[in-house]
Amino acid sequence: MTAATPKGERRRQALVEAAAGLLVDGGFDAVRHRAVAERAGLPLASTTYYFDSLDDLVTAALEFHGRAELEYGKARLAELDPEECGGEAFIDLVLDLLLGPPAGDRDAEAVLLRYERLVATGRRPYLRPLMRKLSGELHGLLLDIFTHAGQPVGQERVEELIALVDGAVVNALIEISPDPRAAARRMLAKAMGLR
Amino acid sequence: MTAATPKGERRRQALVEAAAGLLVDGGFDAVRHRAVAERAGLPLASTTYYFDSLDDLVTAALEFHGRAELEYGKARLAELDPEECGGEAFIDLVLDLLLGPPAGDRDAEAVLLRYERLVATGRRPYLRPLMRKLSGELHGLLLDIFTHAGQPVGQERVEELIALVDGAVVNALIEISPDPRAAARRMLAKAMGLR
DNA sequence: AGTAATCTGGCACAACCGTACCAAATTACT
DNA sequence: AGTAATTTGGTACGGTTGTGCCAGATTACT
Repeated sequence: MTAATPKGERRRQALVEAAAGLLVDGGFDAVRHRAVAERAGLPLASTTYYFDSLDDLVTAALEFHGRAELEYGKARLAELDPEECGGEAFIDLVLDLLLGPPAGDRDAEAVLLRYERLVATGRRPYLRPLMRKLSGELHGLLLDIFTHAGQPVGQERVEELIALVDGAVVNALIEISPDPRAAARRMLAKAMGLR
Repeated sequence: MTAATPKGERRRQALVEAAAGLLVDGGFDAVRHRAVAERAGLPLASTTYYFDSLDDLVTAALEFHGRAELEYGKARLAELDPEECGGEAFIDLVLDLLLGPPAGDRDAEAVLLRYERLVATGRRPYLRPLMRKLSGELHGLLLDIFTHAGQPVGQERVEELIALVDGAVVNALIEISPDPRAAARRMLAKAMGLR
């Protein structure tokens, strides 16, 4: 169900943002009708009024979050300085696009969410189209960035580097004190011939 | 709680195997007290009698499944013929160790579970020690296998190849008709200089 | 044989969950 | 202004969850 009135649209959006926040803080399982309503300061029934099902709500939250991240990536591309694109800084940029901006001491948690999204897609086929779209746009963005940085690469190479990062992250998650970003950085630096 | 009587030990084991089966069929969320009891043909309360909590039960199931897979890997190593270890067959062997033996039309589902386990570790710190142990043994097994195959590699290279496979799998899960094993095979073949 | 430890299994509880319902309030439209 | 569409929010229902409880059956031990 979509909203038909301005105020209704605002309410709907508040629910989406609340759901996205819960998604970030606690993963998919944290996105429940009651939790979303409470976080948005709205009654429980508003969630079922604006969204046909919980899956609908989850989908909207994921799309909101994904779009925001893509916007972040595009902004980073726009302010890219081709001069300083050879070294560590460039690797950090790629990592920021793939793992999101560093989140300090909550970084492992933030990174985890991203991979929960990926894996959860396996059990939630209804998320696949959206995930495919977001993932495709991210790949394109990375291609652009490599090109802008004077290191043009092919589609295959990008997919290889992404796989390397993703694999490093996933394997880092089982460490006692996981630092997936550092693990990914190590892999990426080696693969790109640095150090 | 551990069993103190032979029959009790058998019952406990039946619960573990039932839980492991549910884990394979439906992922972590499918492992519930009632489901496990029903699958084992035992009353609900037996699950709380032999396991202090659901987490305990899940841990035992994961350990059982992990051990079985490691045994499978060791068997494959034992029957390894160093003569035919250069080509496609060797790649399939490595994939079998990392993704489990091919499961036909249920392969994507089976592979998915393995990565749910990895990612779920992030949200379930109590699984980390076990996962680390299993993962470590798997790494060691792979090192042995590369050595036996006349392609000795270092720890770093193994970790790189594993990351490549894991990343390929994770990214394949969002396809409309996911075939993570094929995607991983492609990556691995390229990285090992085949084709 | 008899006492103690272990095990069994039926049941109940409180806390969630997704979602349906519906009368009242608000807003849009003619 | 008045009718219709939309939105609101309180409530309730049926289901599932983890887990506690406990009288009785079974098993181990002296």
